[in-house]
This record gives sequence, C-alpha cells and structure tokens, in this order.
Amino acid sequence: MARPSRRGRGAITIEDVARAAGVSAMTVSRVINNGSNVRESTRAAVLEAVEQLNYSPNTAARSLAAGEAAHIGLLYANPSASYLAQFLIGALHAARSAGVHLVIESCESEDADEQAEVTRRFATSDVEGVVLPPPLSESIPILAELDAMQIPVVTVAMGSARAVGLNVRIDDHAAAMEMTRYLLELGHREIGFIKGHPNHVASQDRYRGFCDALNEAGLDCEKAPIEQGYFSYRSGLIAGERILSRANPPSAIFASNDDMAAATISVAHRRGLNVPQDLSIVGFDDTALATSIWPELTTVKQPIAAMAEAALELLIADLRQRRSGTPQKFVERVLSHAMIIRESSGPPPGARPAKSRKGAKAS
Amino acid sequence: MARPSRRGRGAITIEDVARAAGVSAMTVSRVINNGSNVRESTRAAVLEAVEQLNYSPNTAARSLAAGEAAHIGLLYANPSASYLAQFLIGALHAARSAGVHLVIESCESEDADEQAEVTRRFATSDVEGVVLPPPLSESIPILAELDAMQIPVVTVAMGSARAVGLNVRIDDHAAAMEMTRYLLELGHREIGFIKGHPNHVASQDRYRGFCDALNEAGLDCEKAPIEQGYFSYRSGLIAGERILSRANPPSAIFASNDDMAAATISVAHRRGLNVPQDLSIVGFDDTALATSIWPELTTVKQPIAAMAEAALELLIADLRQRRSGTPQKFVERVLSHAMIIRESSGPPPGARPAKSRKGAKAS
DNA sequence: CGTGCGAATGGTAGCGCTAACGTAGCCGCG
DNA sequence: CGCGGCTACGTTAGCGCTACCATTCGCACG
Repeated sequence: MARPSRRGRGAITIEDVARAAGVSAMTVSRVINNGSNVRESTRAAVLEAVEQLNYSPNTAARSLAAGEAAHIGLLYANPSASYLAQFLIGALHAARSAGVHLVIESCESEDADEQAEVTRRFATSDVEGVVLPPPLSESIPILAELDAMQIPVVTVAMGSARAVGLNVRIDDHAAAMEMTRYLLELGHREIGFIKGHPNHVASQDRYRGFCDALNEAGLDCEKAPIEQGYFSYRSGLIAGERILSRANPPSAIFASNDDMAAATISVAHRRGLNVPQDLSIVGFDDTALATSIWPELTTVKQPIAAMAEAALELLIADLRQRRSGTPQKFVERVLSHAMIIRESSGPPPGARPAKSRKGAKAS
Repeated sequence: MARPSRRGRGAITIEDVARAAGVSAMTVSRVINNGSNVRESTRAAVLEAVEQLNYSPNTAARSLAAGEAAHIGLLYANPSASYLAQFLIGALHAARSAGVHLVIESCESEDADEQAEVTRRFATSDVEGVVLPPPLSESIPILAELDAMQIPVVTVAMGSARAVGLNVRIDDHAAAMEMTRYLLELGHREIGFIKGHPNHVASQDRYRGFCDALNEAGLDCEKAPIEQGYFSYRSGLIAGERILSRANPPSAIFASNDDMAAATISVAHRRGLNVPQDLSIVGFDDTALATSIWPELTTVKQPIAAMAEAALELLIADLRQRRSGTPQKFVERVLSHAMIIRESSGPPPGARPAKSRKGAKAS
C-alpha cells in the first residue's frame, strides 16, 4: 500500500519501472506508447512493474521530449449552457490523459466576417488543432478559415454532410424515430412536431426520423401539426402556442430539443392543460433543463461528455498521424444515444392504460 | 509580422530571447517569473525582446524543470449546470496560463462518508491542490478530509465562516440589499422572499441583505411573506405557490436564485398572472436559465468565470509559497457583482409609471 | 586601500521522457 | 560460411526550462 504517487520531486519515474522490470527505460517507453518490436514476455514484465509501482508517466516530460502538441483549441458559442458543461467535462478528461492543455474561446457572433476573424486570432495564437462543438460545427466561415490555415479540426454533432475531416455524432435520425415510435406505442395518433434550427443538419435528421416513424405506422407526416422552431426557448413558446391553438390540437408534441419542449410545457400550463394527462411533451438532448423543470422531461440523451472525449481522441490521433506523414481523410464516429423516459409523457387522454414502458434503451 | 509561434519543434525559446536581449537564459527566466534581483534596464531589455519575438514560455518544460504542480483538482457537485460551465471556462483560462492541468471529478453524493471516500480517492490520485466550487465549498466532510491530507484547498462562494485557508466570493449581503432597494425604488411595498438552502452561508447572507434593505426603508422584514426554498426548481414551485396563495399576495418576489425565480414565474403564469405587470419576480446568480426563459429574469450577476480564475490563481500562489516554506494562513478575495435588469421586474400594478432604471450597476 | 557583503548575472546540471541511431543476436540465402 | 536483413533491445543526446551555486561587480566600511 505504498503511495509515492504524488507528483513533484520524488515521484516514480520511468527509470524506476525499468529497473524493476530489468530492462532499459527505452523499452518501458516503447511498451507504454505503441509497443512495436517488443517481445511478449518483456512487455508483460514491464506492464507488471508499471502496475506494481503504480507508475503514471509525467505528461510534461513526455510532451517536452516528443515536441508534441501542447494545446488543443475549443471554440464554442453558447449552446445550452449545460451542454457546454458536460462537453467541457468530457474534453477535460481526454485532455488530461493525453497531457494536452485545453484552450477555450467563445465566438458568439453570427456574422461571418467576425467569426472568421475570431477564428483567425484563435488559431494563430497557439493551438495545434481545434474542436468545434455545435452550433459552431456547422459554421461555414469558421470551417473555411480553419481549413485555409491547415489546422486540423474535429466537429461534433455535425450531421453527416461534410465527408472530409473528423466528426463525432449520434444517429439523430434513429433517435427521433425511436422517440416517435414510443409515442405511437403509448397510443398517440395526433403528434405535433417542433422543428429545430433550419441551418443544422441535425434538425433535418430529427425531422426525417419523426416522419419516417409516422409513415411506418401508416400515418401521414404531411398532415401532422408541424411548426418551425429555432432551438431557443422563445421560439418554442411561439411554436407551441401555434400548435395548441389549432382547431384539433394533438395529444403529444415532440420538440426537437429540451428548451423548446420546456417552453411548450409552459404554454400548456398557461392554457390549463396538465402534462402528461392532457398532453404529452417530449424533448431531445437531455440537458439539465430537462430535469430542472416540472414535470421532468422525457427526452433523448446524448452522451455529450463521451462525444467530447471521442472528439479529442480523434483529433489527437490525427495530429500524431500527421506528424508521421499520414493524414487521415475522413473519420466519423457515431456514439449511441439513449431514450430517457420521465414524467412529461404518458398515454393520450381517454386511452385505456397501456403497459408502461420503463427505463432506457440504447441504440 | 513574423509568426513562428506555433508550438512544436522550431518554436522560439528562452535562448532566442536571451540572445536578442544580450543576456543569459537565466536572466530571462528571472524576469519572466518573479523578477527579483534584476536591474531595471535589464528587465526592460528582456521584456522588449519577449514582446518583439512574441515569446511565450513552454509550459511543459517549465513544469518539468521546476518539478512543479502539474495537476489541480476540481471537485464539483451539480450546481446549476450553467454555473459549472462558466466556472470551468474561468478555471481553464487560469489553468492554461499557469500551465497546470485541471483534473475534475464529480461528487454528487450527499452522504458524509461517501463524500469523504470520494475525496480521499481523488486527492490520493494525483492532485496538488483542490478547488471547491459551491455547493461543495460548504461540505464539512470534504473540507475535513482534505485538511487531514494536508492538501491545499481554495473554496469558492463559501460565505465567510471559515477564517482559514483560501476563499473567493462576492458580497452576497450587499448584492441582496441592492436588489431589494431596487424593488423598493420601483414602488413595491409588499415583497416576498424565497430563501436558499439553509446549509449555505450565502443563503443567510442574502436573506440578511433583504431584511436590512427592508428595515432601512422602514418596513418590517418579519411581516414580509417569506418561504423556505432549497435552490431547486421544485422547491421554488412549492415556495412560490405558498406565497401566491396567501390572502394578500405581494407585488414582487425576490428568489434567492434563478431556478427558484423561474419556478415562481411558472407558478404565476399558471395562476393567470402576468410578469411583470401583475407581479415582479427577480432572481440571483444570472445563470443561463435567466435568459432562456420568458420573460428574462432580472437578477444579480456573479462573475463566475472571474471567481474561478481568482480561485486558481490564489491556489497556485499558495502552492508556490508552500514550496518555499511560507504557507499562507487566510486569504479571501471578494469580487464585485452586478445588477442585471431585464424584463421580469417592473413597477407594481396601479403605480404611476416610475422612471425606468436601465443597465447594470457594479458594486 | 583591502575587506566584506549584497546585488546582479552567468554556468552547469539536471527534470523525465523520447527520437534517432547503434548494436547485438538470429535467420536465411547464395 | 559470410553477408544482408531483420528483430529486440540499449545508448546517446537532447526537448526548454529552472534550481543551485559560482562569479563578477559595485560600494560602504574600518
């Protein structure tokens, strides 16, 4: 139960491991890193020594010696703030294990020139690669600028349009289908839909998923009450109002994100409707808002932190490859989402109680 | 306009600066770091060279050579998620300029033993110091554990109880007074208050600020409609409901944080009250929720990112001092807040229109 | 005017790690 | 059997910076 692990002087080094394993430091390094050209027995011995001494390499020394990337940029523009928090948590994890520093900068402007300007300043400063979470992952000016500067980029949740570079996402289409099927299973036949921001590929994927599930059930998606939203609470207020003031309002509403779903709940309450008894409302994303309102939202959970981690890993791997001369062309990683069933959804009014479907299902 | 700044091999080093300034690398190092025992003219020359070459020190080499802290821990427990995002942004800034890595870990449990356990594992792992944002900054078991392990800690927003160690906060009392005075100025005489979690020193400070402002105006705080809340949306729902179902409800409600204020708005809407025409509602914190609902909240803005930055700076300075044998006893930094006036507040119904008071006022 | 002493600077030796090359040992081939 | 070529390691030389000590210089003092 020795614990000489704390950093600083006196920590255990690669030399200690080498001595314990009866090999040279270089061999230990090889084992830890890639591991090419090491006999199996040697590798095992080294790994055991590592285990026993609880050795963890000094990232500072490592990046110094390797002359490696020290800084990864992260350019963000206020997504739902809780999205950012989750994302940063994941990014930090990955950054730490890779021994790189995260450099973050906000880019709130919607103006193309200004975005380009911010990007240029940012990229010139110090970073070796850039991570672009939504909504910036869909910003043409930023992507163009970064491309021109030859800076590796990994986009997150960028639909699937751009078939170059690195991308991490979930399957929005499948997720939206699942959610819609769930509402159908509950017995809903009239289901409203609030679309997301039209510029985002993810919006379209979600909408198509909704339609496909409806069609699959023999319903006509063209006839469903559909309104355009823009991912903001405010736009959800307007869209929800429109849907609920129709002559024959639906018994369920699927909003393309949690903010708009929350807004719709607020509209429903104002109109004296109970959720979910009179009206089911579901969202998408599982941001903190989903559980901070009442009733808590049934929604689709994106593995945000995991996506951030994956993004960084991808980027760092690419950086390594580039250094050794083999840049990757196009890599996409699709992570799995999950349905989270909470209190804002239930069978339609007047339906005979359906078997409740509990828990989460991964895709 | 040369730009040899990108990291990796071939970047400009301290030697380049030394050569340009006509001194040794050692002197440059001294200038950059503390700067003791360097003649003024020499310092100027070095700084000019630094400027001209756009030199920035290699943090990896620095921490390697100095054998310095490489990892600062950050233990969090789901505060309002947007608080976390802001906090992380600030922390990252500071971490990067200091060249340390942020290691973050969540500690959601409320159980004392479990908290201690998590803390122990966390602290044993790797970190040289720990940052504790609220609500963990008030957790006795965590503080005790860290203390026992002799790990430096900086708490954030911890009221002002503990007169040892490092702390960063705002003046909750003054801020609450300001907000209350603002409502009084608008003409409100019946003002409700929703208290924060009773365990938090900040809650008490805010409540006392509210009372003091009321007393100052010749009103009796004992008679005001006051309900206990717990910082959660749900608790706000209950407290808001209670206040509004009183015989003579107030014309304004001051909630101790934004979540509870948002909940109160929701309750008001359900009861057919318009905000702010029929009822003014104000919050505290200026989290993302404040602007993502409608109407947007009048609230007190905490400089969250700046607080995080300050916290890290304090901690890193302390770490340095400890290494040279002079630990600091008690350092507190109080940052300034700001009133943010938005749409959820206005004159009481039936009042003659008061001059609108716009913009933000720093304290 | 020598001595002492502190202030200002330089030289040296690493921090822990990894490229890059060197060197054994082994195999198969002509 | 000698040579090329491979695999599995070890050796050497730093990466960029700072701790530590040595050195120089100026200046006050007896």
